[in-house]
Amino acid sequence: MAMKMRDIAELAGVSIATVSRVLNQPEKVKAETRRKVEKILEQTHYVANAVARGLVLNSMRTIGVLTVDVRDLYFAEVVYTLERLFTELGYNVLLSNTGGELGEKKRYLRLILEKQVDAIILVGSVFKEPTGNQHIVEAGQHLPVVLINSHLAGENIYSVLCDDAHGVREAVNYLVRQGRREIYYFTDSKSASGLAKKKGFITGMIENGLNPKHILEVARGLEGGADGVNRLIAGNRPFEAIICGEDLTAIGAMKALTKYGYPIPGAVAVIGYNNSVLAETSTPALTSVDNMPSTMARQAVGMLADLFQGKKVPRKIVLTPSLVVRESSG
Amino acid sequence: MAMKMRDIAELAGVSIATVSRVLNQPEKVKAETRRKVEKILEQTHYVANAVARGLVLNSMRTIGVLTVDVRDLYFAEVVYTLERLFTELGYNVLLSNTGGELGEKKRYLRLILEKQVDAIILVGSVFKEPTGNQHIVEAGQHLPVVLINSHLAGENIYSVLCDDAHGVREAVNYLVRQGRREIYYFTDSKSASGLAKKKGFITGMIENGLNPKHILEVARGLEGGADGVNRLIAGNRPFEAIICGEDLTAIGAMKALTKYGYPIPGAVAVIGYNNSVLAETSTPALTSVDNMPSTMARQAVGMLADLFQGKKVPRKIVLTPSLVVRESSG
DNA sequence: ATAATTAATGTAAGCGCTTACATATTTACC
DNA sequence: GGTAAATATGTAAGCGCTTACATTAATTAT
Repeated sequence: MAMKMRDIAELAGVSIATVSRVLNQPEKVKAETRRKVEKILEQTHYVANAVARGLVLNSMRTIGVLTVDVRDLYFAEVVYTLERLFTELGYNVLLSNTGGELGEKKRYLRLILEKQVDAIILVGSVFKEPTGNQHIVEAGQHLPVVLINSHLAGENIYSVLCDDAHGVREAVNYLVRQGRREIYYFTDSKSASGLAKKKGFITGMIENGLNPKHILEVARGLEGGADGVNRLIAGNRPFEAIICGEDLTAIGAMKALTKYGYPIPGAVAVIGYNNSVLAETSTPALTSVDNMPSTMARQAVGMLADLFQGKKVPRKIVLTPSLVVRESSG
Repeated sequence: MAMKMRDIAELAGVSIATVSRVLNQPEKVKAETRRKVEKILEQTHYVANAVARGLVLNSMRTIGVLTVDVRDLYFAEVVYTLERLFTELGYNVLLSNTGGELGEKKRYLRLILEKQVDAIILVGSVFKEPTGNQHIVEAGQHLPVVLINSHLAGENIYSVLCDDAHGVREAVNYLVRQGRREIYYFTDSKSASGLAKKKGFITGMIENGLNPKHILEVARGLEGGADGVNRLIAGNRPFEAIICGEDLTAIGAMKALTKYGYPIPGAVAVIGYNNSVLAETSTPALTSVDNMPSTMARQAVGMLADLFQGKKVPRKIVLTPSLVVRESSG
């Protein structure tokens, strides 16, 4: 049923090579012949076999994208942009959600490598322990690897980063300018970028002569934020502002604060991270650090496009995040 | 650099067929030989070439997933679940965001068909005009197509649906039980499921002897919700409840209502659709219809798994959504 | 008109793998 | 020990395509 090039060639009364040329280098075929072949192509609804083609050309024009979880708004934005831009370049995206576990991650990576992708993009799935990333370095020996929001040394490994430390530090500075001094940071610092943010907080606090120990490790999600607030209150500590490593945590914190009757931002300012749609929809609307997921994706695609053309490409691109001020602070 | 089977065979002193057997049907190889080959496989970091394999076996073990926009929380949940389940079955997912335009959609579909995927899943990207879907029907002539949240007649085309009409109707009934009569529906009915929801609203209102004309066409997003509220107020119409076709619209409506001083749910109840994380994070938390994205994905995967095994599969599976009550109503 | 170019098409090898079939080796049994 | 059956391995074809090279047709120059 499915037509192959051989069939087209026979129907058109030409050789298989001519059909291939009509498809790939039409200018090399006499106009008359070309039209004849194109007609048959149309009539038979011919669909090229990219697998056979890929085998010959040693490229499937496919990019492997590994992300922790597309349901995360931040990752979704990155994946979306990657896919759009690659499609424009004629590449498809092979998507995998790696989740957190190393074993799975290795298995997925392998599955994707076997599919002969032209490059791999890892969206925030690098472990903070360097030993956990051996498989990524190995992948770099086969093809270009671009890390979004993490960094790793290795041949063929490139990174697009957001200066998360700077983002949180700016948030601290902003709050200090408002005269707030009892600033706390809620974090789940399991990831590499989680660590960077925490460091940014510490730096910012020290620079302003404030207590850099104002850090609470909390779980992810709404519960984590609520938990942090509960602990602050239970610990009887005075607090005027809370910065969270994620918008969702910040919203959980706001909900708890509201429940206990703390006016926001009157008594407590709250700042989130990622500037996701949640920051717009929450009440009060959440001030948040924008770490530019779509810009990062754009950079990553640009890097690979250059690389595919044999151009030199910087090992590392760092973007600077910015604070988007909304109702929850001010 | 990259090892191929031929190299492995030579290093291990066996034929290429034996290497292939070690990889695919190890029980057919003598233990001693197998170990010898496996050792070389290990040492050389051999990575199989799934493209060559795919060419022979006529299957790339890949599923094409076309979605309108992964950034939409609902679609993200579907895509996430699809990917997880297919990975478990040893399939990879080729992702494409089709956006709204027909031309692009056709192009993407073709690109994916060429890549010889084993099946295609369309997540909410069917047009409500039947003529716009010819390319999907054609795809069905090549491989199984599963539609999530839309329906289309055609060979090899299967659907997993949520009874959206029922979902909205139940929302109406719920509000009526609370004694609310001036119920409005905010919709952007461009999609097939958008239409279904609107019909559900009309049915529900008629069944309860209420005015089924209480429908406002609004844009998507927060603005649409605000716009709807503005129009209700400007039109001087009494209203006690608003149902929206999307959570985001509902939140926009709530924000506007709050701004104008309408207590929620005291004066006005608000109900959203999709039961996304937004419904949990908003203030007040939003009552919303859960249309079970992950269950739908699970059904779709199940269908295809059965199909691949040659089992008979129903043309259409319909799931019943349920109302999740939160603070914004009650 | 004929030779020399240039353009158009065809022939066939090979991309890296799987597997039917042929051949070689081992095991079982008398 | 010899034969038959069972096991293990090898040989080679072919999956659908691209492209270098060979061949043939169409131009151009002389």
